[in-house]
Amino acid sequence: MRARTLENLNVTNYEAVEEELFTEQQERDAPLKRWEMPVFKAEYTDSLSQAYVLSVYYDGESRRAGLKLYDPETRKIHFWLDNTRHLPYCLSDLSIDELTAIDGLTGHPGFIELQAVKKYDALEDREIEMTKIVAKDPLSIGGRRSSIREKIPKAWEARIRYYDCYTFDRQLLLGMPYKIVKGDLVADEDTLTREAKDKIQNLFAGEAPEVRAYIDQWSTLFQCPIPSLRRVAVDIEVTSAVETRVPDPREAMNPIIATSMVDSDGGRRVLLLRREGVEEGTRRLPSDVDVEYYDDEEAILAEIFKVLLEYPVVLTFNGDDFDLRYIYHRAMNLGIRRESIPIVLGERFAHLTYGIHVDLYKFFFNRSIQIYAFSQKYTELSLDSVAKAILGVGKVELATPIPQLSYSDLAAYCLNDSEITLQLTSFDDELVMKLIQVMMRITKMRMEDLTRQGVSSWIRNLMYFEHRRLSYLIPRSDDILESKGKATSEAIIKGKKFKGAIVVEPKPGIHFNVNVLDFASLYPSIIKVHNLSYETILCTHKQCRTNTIPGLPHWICKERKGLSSLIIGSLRDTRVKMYKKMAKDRSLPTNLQNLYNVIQLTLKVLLNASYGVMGAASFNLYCPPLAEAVTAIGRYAITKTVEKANAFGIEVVYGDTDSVFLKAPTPSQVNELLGWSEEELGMELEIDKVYRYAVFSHLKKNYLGVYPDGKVDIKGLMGKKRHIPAFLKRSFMEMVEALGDVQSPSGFEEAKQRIRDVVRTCYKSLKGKAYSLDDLALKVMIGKPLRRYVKTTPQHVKAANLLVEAGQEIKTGDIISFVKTTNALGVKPVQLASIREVDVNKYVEYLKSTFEQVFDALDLDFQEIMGISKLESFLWNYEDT
DNA sequence: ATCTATGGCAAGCCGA
DNA sequence: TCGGCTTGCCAT
Repeated sequence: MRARTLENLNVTNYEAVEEELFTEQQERDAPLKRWEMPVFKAEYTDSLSQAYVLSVYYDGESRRAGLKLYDPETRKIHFWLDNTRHLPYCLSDLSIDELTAIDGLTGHPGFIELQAVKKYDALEDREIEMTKIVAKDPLSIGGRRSSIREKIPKAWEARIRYYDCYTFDRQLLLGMPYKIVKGDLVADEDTLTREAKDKIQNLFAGEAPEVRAYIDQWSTLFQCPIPSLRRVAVDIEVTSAVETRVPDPREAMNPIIATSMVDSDGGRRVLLLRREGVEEGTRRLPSDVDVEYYDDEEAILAEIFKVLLEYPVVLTFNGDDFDLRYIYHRAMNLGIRRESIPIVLGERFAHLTYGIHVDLYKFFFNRSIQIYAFSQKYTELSLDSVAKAILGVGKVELATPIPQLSYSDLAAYCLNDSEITLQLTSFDDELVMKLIQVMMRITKMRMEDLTRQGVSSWIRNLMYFEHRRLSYLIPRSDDILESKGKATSEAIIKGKKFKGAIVVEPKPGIHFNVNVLDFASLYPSIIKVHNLSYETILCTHKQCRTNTIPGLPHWICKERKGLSSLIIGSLRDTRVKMYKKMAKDRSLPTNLQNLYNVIQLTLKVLLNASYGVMGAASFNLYCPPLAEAVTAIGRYAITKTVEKANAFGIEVVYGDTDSVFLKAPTPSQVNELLGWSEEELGMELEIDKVYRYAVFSHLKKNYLGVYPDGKVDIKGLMGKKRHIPAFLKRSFMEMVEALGDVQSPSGFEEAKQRIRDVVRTCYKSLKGKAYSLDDLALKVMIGKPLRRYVKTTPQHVKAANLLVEAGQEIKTGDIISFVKTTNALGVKPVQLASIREVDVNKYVEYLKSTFEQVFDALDLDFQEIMGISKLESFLWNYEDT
């Protein structure tokens, strides 16, 4: 390590100082090899036949917006700088004269000019005069204490990042193809023929012209081919001083001992650092893998940099926080010049000078992606568990710590990580890469941001883009709040802001032939049908006040179409009437079906979040009355549907938010109900599923439904919760299996006998301490930093504290495996416990409560089963001795 | 700079 | 001992 660093020298001329340091070091450690590390220079072309925009950024040097375009022919990134003289700006409601009078505004070093502009104020429903304050660079607008936006009383559109502002003004379609003609950026022609467009429009013949215009836009975006992007997955391994601690990427004290790179063309490389005393090992890697040995860590870094400067897309799993950050700081520590490092580090991100870095950890962490795109297939967020859940392959299991691995074991381990990282983007015909690109096209976000930010950013960006297109003033959050006020309904759950959905009281028991009807994407439908948007709810017109919402004092505008209603409504229609149907159309080639499935999935993700963000204070267009209007209309819809079903003589056994469970209705009864909904509510009610039979207890959100083919749907029951012990899950699944075999009411006796046996066997195993610690472990996630558990100390936190005492590092998101014990604390982490300490009675309680959720309906009694079991267990123990 | 919503259940904690 | 509160996980 160098004794002097850039930080403690406290100078600004880094380059000169680095050179000096380098020379010093050279003298000390001479001779020192310098590896070829070219400084990245973007190359610009003024002619390009077709390339897809992947990213937009602000180029500080030229003070212009820049684009990164992917050329599918050369499979390279091309750079383009804005040539339209677009500049950063914000808006003010003051006149030019008034602004000129403000101290330090026109005299601001970054100030350029004032322009009068007309905007449409959606909150007030009128055209207004605003003044555009134009500046030389984004930081002059905002981001500094002395910035222009701080000098005026009220600024609009001043917190939009410059490259987004550029995107909106240019109406740049991120993810779509463009050409460069004589230096100008030109949209590639629309690939859809007039015929195709007409065909699509025919599907939406009944819709309003505004809606059809949007559908035209969406289908143009979706029907355009999606390129397969050349990409590489990168992973590094580092030695660590303390085994249980992850090395700090900001310190980067330890050498990078292995790097793997796996690319989309099948190339696989592992670079290993030669170290003393490391054995070759016996593991054989596939023959096509390039295993390269290096004596010098700097040479490995040089190779990594080459790769980072070669691939248009670089994939990592947690590269923002670890791999790329570590590489950067390690390079700095080794005295490599900053300009030679092709990584641009932010506080939380690591971007690349050449391509796009996609951190898949961030993307898979996104709740909407987890739930709606992958239906909660993975719930833990390690590379291992995500890969296991989605790809069916996990990480290589390690018996020894990384620093002590042989070369071949280390290589295999490191290679595997990059392989599965790449596979996360390749499986199912590149589903994830396509999803990302389709989502970019809808939201107009650059790839780096889209993969890192959540749904509220996605929807915000999409909405902002439309505001600019239509010359709407983008409202300030506090203006919406002031104009529309807070929510008026009272939530059922304490601490919530407004009232949500209705859950219909279940009728306990077993019901045969249950038809489940639901509204196809209820909330987006409501937003569409009822013209809901921040500007249409509680609008300024007197004449609209009679157009009220059931159960609320709010009214909705009759004069103007709401922007979010149009956008969300048209996206909903495009999904439901086009892509969902085409994804299932067997007459289409499978690759097309696949693509359409990606599109409908992407839309599903966005639509399902569209209502939620309206009620989220963090959303820039947050509007509580709007959110509560959506749920109020939802409550009205389900309540009316239940009433109507009853009126038709159908028994409703359950319902939740957007669904009703009907007991053995006749087909004509169902059809009557569906027709009534279309007619009276204006919303499509459809048959979602049919159960051979369903089992309900008295609990809401807890039931079990058996399909005609014997498959079982389990909802909310303890037996399926992630954190319960494995032995319980197994026994529960055995019960489920028995229930799946029941064909008719008379078949229950046999199933019940099987279930009795399952429970008894389980009980006996518990009492006999036949289960392993792993089988008994509860696995509960640490939801926040340990120090923040101040109000109570839950059991998993107690167990975690014991692990911390034992020297282990515990962070948010970690899953603690612990068993219930008879000691004073009541718990112990599995790693520290022994089977003798296990509190059997606690587990019997668990067994009881898990099964009793279903026993009520089956007319089974836990105590009774245990009664027999106790006798049997006595006999069993007796025989044993 | 970042963060979609509410309803519902089980279990355990902790103060009255 | 009781009951409100906290926490995690799930349904929609």
